[in-house]
Amino acid sequence: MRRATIIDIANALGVTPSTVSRALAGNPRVKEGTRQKVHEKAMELGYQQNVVASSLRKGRSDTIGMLVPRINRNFFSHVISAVEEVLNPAGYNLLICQSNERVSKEKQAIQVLFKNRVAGIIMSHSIETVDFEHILQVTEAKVPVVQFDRVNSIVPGPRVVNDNFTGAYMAVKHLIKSGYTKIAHVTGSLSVNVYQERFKGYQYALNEANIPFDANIVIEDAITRETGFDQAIRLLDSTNVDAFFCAGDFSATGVIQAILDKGLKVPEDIGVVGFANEPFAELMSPKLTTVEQNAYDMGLRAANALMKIISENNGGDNVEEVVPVRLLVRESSVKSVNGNS
Amino acid sequence: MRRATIIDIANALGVTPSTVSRALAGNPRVKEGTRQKVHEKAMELGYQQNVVASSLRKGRSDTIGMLVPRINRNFFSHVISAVEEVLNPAGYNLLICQSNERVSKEKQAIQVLFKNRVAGIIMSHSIETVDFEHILQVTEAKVPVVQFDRVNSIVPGPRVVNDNFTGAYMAVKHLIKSGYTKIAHVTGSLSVNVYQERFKGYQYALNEANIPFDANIVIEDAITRETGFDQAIRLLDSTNVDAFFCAGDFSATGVIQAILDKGLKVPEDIGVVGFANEPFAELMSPKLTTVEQNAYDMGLRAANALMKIISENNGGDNVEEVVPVRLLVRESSVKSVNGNS
DNA sequence: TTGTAAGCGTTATCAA
DNA sequence: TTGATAACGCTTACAA
Repeated sequence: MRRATIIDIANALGVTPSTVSRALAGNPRVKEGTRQKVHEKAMELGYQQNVVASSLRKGRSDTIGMLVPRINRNFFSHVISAVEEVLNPAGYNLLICQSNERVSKEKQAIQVLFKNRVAGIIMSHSIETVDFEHILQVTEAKVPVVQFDRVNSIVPGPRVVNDNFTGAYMAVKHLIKSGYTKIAHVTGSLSVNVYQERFKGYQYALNEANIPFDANIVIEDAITRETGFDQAIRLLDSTNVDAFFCAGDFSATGVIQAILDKGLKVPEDIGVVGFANEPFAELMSPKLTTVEQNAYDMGLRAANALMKIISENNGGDNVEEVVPVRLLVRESSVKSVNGNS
Repeated sequence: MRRATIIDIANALGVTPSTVSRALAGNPRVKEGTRQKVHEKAMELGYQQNVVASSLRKGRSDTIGMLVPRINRNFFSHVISAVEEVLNPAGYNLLICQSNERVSKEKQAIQVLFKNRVAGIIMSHSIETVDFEHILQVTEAKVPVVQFDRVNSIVPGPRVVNDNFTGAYMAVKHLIKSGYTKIAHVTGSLSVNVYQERFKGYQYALNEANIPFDANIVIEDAITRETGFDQAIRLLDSTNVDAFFCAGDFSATGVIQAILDKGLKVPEDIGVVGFANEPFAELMSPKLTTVEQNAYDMGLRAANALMKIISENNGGDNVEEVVPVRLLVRESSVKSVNGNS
């Protein structure tokens, strides 16, 4: 059965499509009785607006593009939920894309969103992204872009970031306080703001404690369980590190596995702190000390920033909001367990 | 700057929009030289097709709707990734929605997808969904729907399900073999096919081993860590259960927490088996025995089923594909550890 | 309060 | 091989 259009409703009622359109849109310039009849008939015919036609005519759509590296990362899926919670009540839907951490897929996804004429884009870059030309093309076409977490100031528009520096600083300071002195740093690409900031926090904490910085125990490009494992094995074989500050929880699990495989104990021999507070962090044994990011808050802020741009119809300020993080001290980083309460 | 259209390209080249459209679409009925020039000019002007207009004109869109209870469930996010891997190369994009396990949100999402004129829908129902009228409206309008995991045969079209029965049967049989005899079952709503099948598998295994079925130790509507915890506390207080077969890993973590809180040990005193193999299952201590679902395979099958319907332009058969599952025996269910290899 | 008519950007049909 | 034209379903000046 062909789908009902406003023309069908108009014909059935002996009015014109314009009237039906107005009635359905809640335009006050239509008689109450007419509006009633239109709605009844629409219901009867199972009419559902064709938003494709509507978007084309209006020159704008109610779809917002959301582009994240991976939807199955706890952090990102929570940001998405928060964004939905702001956008859905405002009448917007999300077209969600993943880059799978590949810049090529990120470019493709941006194109898809652009071609679909999304009203705006909320995004976090892939870990490979160092060039932002593909994003600039979008902002130049007046599509507002809000960046979160993995951001770059080259792209105009608001940015919402975690307080990565402070999070890392607190984590490393905590390790030092716990008695560890030779602290390795396992992180991602240092060309990404997120890892750069964590690296700076790490360095700052070491410096503050007069612990000399050693570039040999800083491992870049290791954010998965597997790479974390491999690199930890290597470091444990070749150096005398006694702690790991990992820029992610996944690599932290690999690191812990490596430590255990070497016959060492966490936290007694080696301390470990992660970053992100993935759901498994508190289920592990030992429970993983990590830095909690407020994904929900971040999603709300990013979505609100976009809504503001759209309603005010300007490009949006080039501001960066910083969302505070929290160090969750659990078992993997506390050497001396004094009694069990 | 206004976005370039095919008219801009046509004007710049002194040809008509039709020619440009054909050239861009790869229509062979256009001279090679013209095609060249069109592509060059398109590139120069930064032309990106307006798929909104294209969809309206063609009467179909290249967007597929994907509706899942929660994108941050490991299982669902992997299904999504697999679906993307089939659909993207075929030129389709995903409009992803979550129901958050609420039937009201599921209905809303279905409307959104319908209004956006998606070419098809791949979905898994919310746990609350018992009435399928909102889906039938969609299938009646000839929008193909492929259900996966949480499915119902009332809805016409292909279904892809896990072999929940066998998974549950293997899990419970394994518990029995490990020496447990009073096995509780912590599950979701029994009106959902997934939990119904697991319940049947549980009953079958008990029956096979001549263990009397006891309805008092079957707990419905407990799939979160919190409810799993609460119900386990209750059962441990009021019964003499010595094992739990949980229909999900999240509830299993709550159950284990409850057992430990009671001063009992897993697996020595109480055995626990989960379902789903969430990533934390192998990171927990004790490592959780669970049933692995092949989310990836399921996603591929669902996506291929939809592609088949679309290309063949029929409604799709009312068939159910069953994807095999695998019992992963780890630590939480094996009483007698005889030596460490 | 309602109708008329034009147009959003594309594609498909028919004709040249 | 290309052009002219209409149409997809809707919204919105403008007119009545």
